[in-house]
Amino acid sequence: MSGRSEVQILSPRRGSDYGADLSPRFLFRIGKIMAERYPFDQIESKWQKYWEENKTFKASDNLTEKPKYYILDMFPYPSGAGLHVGHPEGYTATDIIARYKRMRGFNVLHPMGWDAFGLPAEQYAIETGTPPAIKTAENIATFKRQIQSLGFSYDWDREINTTDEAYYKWTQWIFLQLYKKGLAYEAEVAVNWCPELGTVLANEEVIDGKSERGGHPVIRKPMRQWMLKITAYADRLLTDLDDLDWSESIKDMQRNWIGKSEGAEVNFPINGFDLSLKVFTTRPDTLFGATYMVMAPEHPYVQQITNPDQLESVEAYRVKAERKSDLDRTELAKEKSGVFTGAYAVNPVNEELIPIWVSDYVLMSYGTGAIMAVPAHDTRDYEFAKAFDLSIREVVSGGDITEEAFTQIEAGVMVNSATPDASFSINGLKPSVAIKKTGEWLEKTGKGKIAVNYKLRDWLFSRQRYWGEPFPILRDGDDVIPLSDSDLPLTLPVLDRIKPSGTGESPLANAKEWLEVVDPASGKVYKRETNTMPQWAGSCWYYLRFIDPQNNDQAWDLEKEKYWMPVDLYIGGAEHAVLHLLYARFWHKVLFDLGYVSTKEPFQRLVNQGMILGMDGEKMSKSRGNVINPDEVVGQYGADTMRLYEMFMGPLERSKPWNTSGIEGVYRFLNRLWRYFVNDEGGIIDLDDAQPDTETLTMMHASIKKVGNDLDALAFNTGISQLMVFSNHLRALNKVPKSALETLLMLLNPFAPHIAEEMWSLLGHSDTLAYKGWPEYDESHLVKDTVKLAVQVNGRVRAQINVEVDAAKEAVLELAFAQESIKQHVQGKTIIKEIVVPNRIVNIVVK
RNA sequence: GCCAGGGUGGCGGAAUUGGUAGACGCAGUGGAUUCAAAAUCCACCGGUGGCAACACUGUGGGGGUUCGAGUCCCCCCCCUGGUACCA
Repeated sequence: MSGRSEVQILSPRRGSDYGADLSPRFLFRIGKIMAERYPFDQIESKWQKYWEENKTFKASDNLTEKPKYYILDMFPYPSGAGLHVGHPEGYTATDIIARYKRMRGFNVLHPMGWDAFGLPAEQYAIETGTPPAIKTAENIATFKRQIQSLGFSYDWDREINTTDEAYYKWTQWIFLQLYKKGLAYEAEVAVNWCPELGTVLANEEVIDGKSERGGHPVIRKPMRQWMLKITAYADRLLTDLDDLDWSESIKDMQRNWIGKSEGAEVNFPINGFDLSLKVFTTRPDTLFGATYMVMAPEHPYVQQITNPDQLESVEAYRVKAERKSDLDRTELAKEKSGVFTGAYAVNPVNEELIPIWVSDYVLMSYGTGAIMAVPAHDTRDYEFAKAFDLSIREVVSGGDITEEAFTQIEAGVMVNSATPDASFSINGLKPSVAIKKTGEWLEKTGKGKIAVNYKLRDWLFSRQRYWGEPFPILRDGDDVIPLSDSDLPLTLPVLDRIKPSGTGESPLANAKEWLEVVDPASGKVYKRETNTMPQWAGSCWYYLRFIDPQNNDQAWDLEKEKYWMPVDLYIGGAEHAVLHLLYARFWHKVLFDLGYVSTKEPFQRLVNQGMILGMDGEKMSKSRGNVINPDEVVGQYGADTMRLYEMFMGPLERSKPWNTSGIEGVYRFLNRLWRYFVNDEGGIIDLDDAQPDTETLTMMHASIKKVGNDLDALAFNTGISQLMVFSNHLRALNKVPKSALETLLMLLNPFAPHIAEEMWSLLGHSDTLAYKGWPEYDESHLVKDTVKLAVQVNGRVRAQINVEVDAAKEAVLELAFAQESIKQHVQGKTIIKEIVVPNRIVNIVVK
């Protein structure tokens, strides 16, 4: 970069607002403006090129030299819309920490990649004929260009892409591990079938009975699906949360999702059949209050036990329930529906015969698919009993069951709860105690047992799509034959045209040659799976591939894994708080059990960045027209300003609105810095080589301390504020000490690395700031000689005094009472108390 | 309904965790500079009263603890995110 004069010719402003006016007057104006703006575009491209050419940010594979720090972003799905200002928020935060940790002497792993399988590219292919691979590559190129324009310090040699064969080879390999461990199985599942999209959707992709994408209607249809047995890990996924450094709210979301509840399983013999209806309840204490039972419409016993004269109405109800989409279920949720089977069950505690009903308020997918109904102490049962005039019996006193169900566990006392022979009674107990006692009794008598249930369901792991990882299996009729490792990867066939099969199978059903595999020895024909894996698959383990991205022999090297794992800091959007993080944790635990990874959890510290809202305070969306384009911001203000502003807006984890004049503020800060310290010849102004004055020294060391502490706490906004305070202080000096300016640049470097590097080099340094040691602060410079104390009278500040640090109470009070304003407020009053908090405050209480 | 987080100037947000509320920035006002505007620089900037020193008041609302509360306790209101017939 040459001198300032050249800088003035090349305007950083894209001059569109000036039109074609080239009058002398206009040129004069341009000249003035340019003199006032620092040449960020030249500086930024210069340093980005420098970092790239020197591979400045390459993570070292020397696994012993330095302590490691693994800092990870949630890698993006490269959509056609390009980067959104929300993306760089998290990326900037991680980049600042990555740069900070490098300066702190860590070997930093900070990689980026692409979660590139997914429905949009496939839909685009169906609409336009463009192969998903082509469209995906284009999108990635755009994302990469945009991300690189912000000067992030990724180690690009480790870039990965989930749609690369070399990558998904190992995704398939992990699937085989799961399969071999018995954690992958096939099942006929009533799934969310969307005729419009020609695919089955996961629950999380269905919103109010419509597809999340496109809003098409969704109905339920049974299909053969791959499932992963995540429920086998439910308990570990729950308990291992405790040791993680994640926000409580995210941990709670996961806990709720796993939904562990403790209670009992109870068997109710069915009258006249050699069957018993098993139910799960969290309130075994209320067994004596069970006045009827309910089975889910899909319950296997329904047809068997239904009385012949009820058969017609039960069957009609069952069919109706089956057809109901989720939307219908929600809509009808307000009113309970159901039908009597004509059959009765025997309540094991009192031998009473109670009617068995069928209703869709009981779900087949939770517990046993049947419940004992205790209308007096369960709101749902209460509503149902009221609707169908079933009896309601109080077994916990303390509420008014003529009004509503009484559901409290700590209040209330058990009543009407003893077996006819009086051998078992819980009368008089608190429900919480009765729950335990009943559980023990059920175990002892064999009428039931203590049990635990989870809300978490097994993971529906197949999609009827082309653009996903093919399953590495062959099919021989109903038999499943896994491919051997040497047959991996099983690559996607290249299709001339991707179109729905129409049968509900994926477009792969159209690829006849790919689909059928002939065994050359026997001539036997096997078929491939037409389902592909969901998008979650690739993102479940990408953090492991970053450790060893080019390895062709194994998914990752075990030694490297031991060194780099766990991820020390993982930052991403809260939308992945549950599913992605739960699925990835599940795979990680499986890999841990198999000995492929050394930690039981993958992500030690997790932070969710808040959303960046539009200027109107609303969520950014095309329809609202409030979307901010990062390219425009970078073009107009530069990457350093963009980075700084995104961090200055407010705490990382909170949602906050974008504000264009706010960005002007940080832009002015960088401009002032440049303008003040860089002279007209493009060099640094004359600096003072002498030791800074006391005040400057204090400011300098206080800044080192505060910025460092704030970075450790991810409190970027207050760190930047301190940089502004420090720089304002330096600008007010007659002569700026060189050491102070150097310190400022080092502190600024993680936040605004381009301008920091440029000014650092203008100071005559030939090294990069990237590995410059982070400055150390000296506590002795932070200790002041005197301190300003507020003097309060009755809690109101009436004066301020300067005293020596740790001054004696007597001396402080003497000075305080000497103040005119204090005398005034104390005069003629009785002093009740004199409080002196050393170096903090004085409070005189009078009456 | 349930779970979690949050309500501080005109705006984004600070506040050493009980010790001078409003750091830093934006917007605004006044001044310098300019033929003029923009940019830049300086000053002011919660509200009410006062020429002023200053006084009163003020962190969603109401109570409480304390010499002292944005911060701790109790009750209530509002906003955001998650979840929803999970027995």
